Amino acid sequence: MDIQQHIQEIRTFNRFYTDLIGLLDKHLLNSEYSLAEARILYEIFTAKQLSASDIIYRLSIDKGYLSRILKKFEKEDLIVRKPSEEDARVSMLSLTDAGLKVFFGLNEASEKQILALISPMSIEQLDELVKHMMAITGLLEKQSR
Amino acid sequence: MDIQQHIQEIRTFNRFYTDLIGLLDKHLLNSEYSLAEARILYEIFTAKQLSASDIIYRLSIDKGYLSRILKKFEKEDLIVRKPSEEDARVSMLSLTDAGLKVFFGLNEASEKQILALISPMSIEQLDELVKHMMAITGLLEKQSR
DNA sequence: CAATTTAGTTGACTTTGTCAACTAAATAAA
DNA sequence: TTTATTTAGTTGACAAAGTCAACTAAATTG
Repeated sequence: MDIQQHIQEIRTFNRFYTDLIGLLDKHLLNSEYSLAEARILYEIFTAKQLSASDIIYRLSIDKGYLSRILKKFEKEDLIVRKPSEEDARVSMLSLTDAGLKVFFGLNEASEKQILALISPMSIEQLDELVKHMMAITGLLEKQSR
Repeated sequence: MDIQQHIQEIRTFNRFYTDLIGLLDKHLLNSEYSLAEARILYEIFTAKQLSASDIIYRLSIDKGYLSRILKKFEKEDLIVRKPSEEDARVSMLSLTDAGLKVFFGLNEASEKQILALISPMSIEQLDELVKHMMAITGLLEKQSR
């Protein structure tokens, strides 16, 4: 089976991921956070130390928009900013306990959605799905550098 | 390997699909269509016969918003509406040749993004990925009924 | 045929996201 | 060292995306 044949089949993947987006959209509708906000919390959670510029680079988000979201997060005590030691213009971001709680809540909810999606699958199918998801995840990490 | 263990690992999936959304977002930025519009075109393309209500049901989209998008599509000659024979209140939607062209253009562009994402994988990995994507796609079809 | 439901449209609105002008600190060049 | 340039982040004004509720017109129920 060669690459060209795969290209044809990969069309179904297209359908799959737009459906996923629908799911995620729907679940975030019931929360008080937008997709952008959830992704920003994710970035702050996973990085030990990161600045607003890092988020702009990773998520391709407008800096004005990000600035306002971070301001809101700060007001809600979800994050704290600590001036960078190397560069006084830069603030390093981290989640507070409240921020962690919100992040885990969002994550748990979207995991529930995903579980509902995959729970009818067999153990064998799940095994392989997880394996390949992890492969692609690693791949994305590589590409973002 | 039992379900509980999988749940833990499925967290990586979370990351994977938010990254995909980021990719898709970015690629649609360069097109003149929004994600919602691309999804609507997809629905009209795949169904032989469908009404606005069908789209509302499938995509959980606001009917006022849909109404305006369909009006725009009609003005751009991407779709045609034909009154349903059973129910004169209902319009059946289909893509024009121009609509097909736009749809294929959007689809091709997003396929390119996906290919860039998966092309570093081996043939064996691709084989299994495609297999499981198709499994999940079938699953989504089932759930939407 | 009157009352109620359903499909779709429209106006007014909120939320989400962008752009460009700005401030303040850092770095580079003289 | 002091002037010029770059970089991080904020803000105001705006555009795009999406929602809500009131409405029209046709269909269905009783």
